Amino acid sequence: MLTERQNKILKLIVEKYIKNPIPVGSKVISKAINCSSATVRNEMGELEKQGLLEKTHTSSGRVPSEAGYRYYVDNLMELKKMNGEDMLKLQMVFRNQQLALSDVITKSLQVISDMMNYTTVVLGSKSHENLLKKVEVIPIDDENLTVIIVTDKGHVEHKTIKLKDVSLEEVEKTVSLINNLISGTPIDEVGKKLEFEIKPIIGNYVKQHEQLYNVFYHVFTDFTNQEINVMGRNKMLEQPEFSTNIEKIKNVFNKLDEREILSNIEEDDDNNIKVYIGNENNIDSDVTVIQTKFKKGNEEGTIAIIGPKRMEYDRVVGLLDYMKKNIER
Amino acid sequence: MLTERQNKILKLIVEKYIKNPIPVGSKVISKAINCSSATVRNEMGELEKQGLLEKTHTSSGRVPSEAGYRYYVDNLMELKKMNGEDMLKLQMVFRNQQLALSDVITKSLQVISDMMNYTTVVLGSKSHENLLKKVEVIPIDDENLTVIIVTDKGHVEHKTIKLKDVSLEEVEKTVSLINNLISGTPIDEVGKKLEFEIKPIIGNYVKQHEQLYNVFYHVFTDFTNQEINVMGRNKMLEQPEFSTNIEKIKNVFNKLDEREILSNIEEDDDNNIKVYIGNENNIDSDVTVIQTKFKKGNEEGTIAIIGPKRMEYDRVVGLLDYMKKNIER
DNA sequence: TTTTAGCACTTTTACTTGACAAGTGCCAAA
DNA sequence: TTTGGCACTTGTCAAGTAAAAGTGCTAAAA
Repeated sequence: MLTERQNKILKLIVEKYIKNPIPVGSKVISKAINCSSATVRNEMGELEKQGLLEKTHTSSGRVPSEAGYRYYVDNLMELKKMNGEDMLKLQMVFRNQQLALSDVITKSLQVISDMMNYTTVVLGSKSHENLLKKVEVIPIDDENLTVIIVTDKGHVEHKTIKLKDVSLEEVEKTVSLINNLISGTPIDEVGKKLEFEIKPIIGNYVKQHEQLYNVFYHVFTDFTNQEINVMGRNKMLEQPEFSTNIEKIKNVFNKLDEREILSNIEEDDDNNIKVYIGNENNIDSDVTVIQTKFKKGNEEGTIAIIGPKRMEYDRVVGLLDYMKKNIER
Repeated sequence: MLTERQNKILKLIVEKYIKNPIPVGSKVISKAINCSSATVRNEMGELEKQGLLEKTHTSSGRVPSEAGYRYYVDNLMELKKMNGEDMLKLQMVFRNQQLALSDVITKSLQVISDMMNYTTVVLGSKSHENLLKKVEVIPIDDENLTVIIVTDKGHVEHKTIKLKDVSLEEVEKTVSLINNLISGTPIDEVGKKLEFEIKPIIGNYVKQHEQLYNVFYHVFTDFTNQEINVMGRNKMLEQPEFSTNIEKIKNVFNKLDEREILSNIEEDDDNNIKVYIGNENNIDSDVTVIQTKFKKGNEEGTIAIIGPKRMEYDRVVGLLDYMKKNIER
């Protein structure tokens, strides 16, 4: 348990360091609270013993450790009211009545990325929560065929395929079978249903039924299991902790491209705003992910903001809170 | 006009520098051709006077200038036969009979990006070359509606929109009007046709015709005017000329995200393989873009490979040539 | 008991210095 | 026309120095 003064000092150090990423010395702190630098040094030593602060070298000022950030977020941070300008920018997006919810979210996270210089992510609902709504087939020329799949959440995917020696009627018959028999099925179970419910039937009247079955099977299994939208990826380059370290950047950029890692973001089950600092997330030990789930009607998903550990926690949490409330009403 | 020997020296320098990005001295060259380093130095001085070589400092070896690369590409480069391994990897993609052409191209450029460590780009045909094939509307819930647009090239886009106080029948009637009256129109002219051919008609029997018209108008004008696919963006970080220079990276990454810049790639009108070195392209003075158009049936587009000026020109040109030929037959 | 002044100590950073390597330009001889 | 040779330039690396920033600790003050 920390004393009042220790809390005060830790808070000051974290906030100073967030503003300006250079180690914080005892002198600046001693000016801010009313006591000598020696006293501050003693307290800093104690905070370091507790694992909340670190030194970059024996005689440097202090930097918050991962545990320090954690403690700050859990105990010291005060939620910041959004400033008028930020709110105005977001209201411009929210006010637009014509936009569907998913567009509103995407656009406003784009705005947030620009105003904070952090990367933002929107994750849609997972494939097992998306039910097949409709399959549509549109012939492009005598060889190619575009297959369009729509889910009940309005997620659309399409793929153009080549079919040989299969008549259009055969294809259309198959599609109408699919629409009649297995729409309403979760996307990731469609493959199974195709095999057991559609394949036996079309076997009877489609010459190239094996081929036709294979094609549809692939279209459905290639269906991405979650819509993922990353915005402001390049903002990562603006952060001093990364802009001097190509290896970090490579890692972060590669992770942002890996769908599996990103979809891990959504693991948590409750509805609050979550902060994953450094090693607490799967992306990189030097980033923090702040995220929250949202749910409105039958649409749900997760929005996340990714930045350096030295993130403006209070501002970001405030923003996400505002976003969430605006989405859900 | 250069002498035989000058050509030889320039070629050697360019190729050595491409292999290993350190300035090339007279000694190594003198060993490769049969004469003394002093002679080589004289020739190098001459090549520098002609603007084909540069020094990084007064006593450094030489580095090819932009004009040097250009001269190399135009006069000295010998086309390289593809090696068996590269060919094998690509054949694996080409052999897959089930893939539609656009997937074959995308997949093989992904392979090329991985084997060369360069960024690759595929551009589809422009919107004025894409004719509206079909509009499809799928109701998601009582407020939202997914609109799907398919072009004759198999390019698909979709958008979910909110409609208030418009009945489903009204929407469907409008859509069938669009499909009957203006399918076959180039995408970028659909807006106009909507206004003059559809709006007057629906005005008669749709209550909220203004709203309905606006929604469709926006869907069509938001249609991206060209499909652009960038692969291996992160490969840029592997190039030593960029990995030490964050500002360069920022610029290149931002350019790769700007559709306008990329679509400039397609400006040229003939069918050959084009090389745009440094300032000859719009992306960055330190990159080279090698590109070619392809055309098969009614599908056409451009494929491009983007790397440092110090690019393996012969290998890349060979690859693109191979790609082009394989696509077109 | 807590706070503080003060001092010795450590480390980083920015410069300088010197030695060496790599490479050039140019002159004079082959 | 080519080449050997030499003076000269620049970059790099290691070592050294001085100043700046900050710490820990001790002993005195509150």
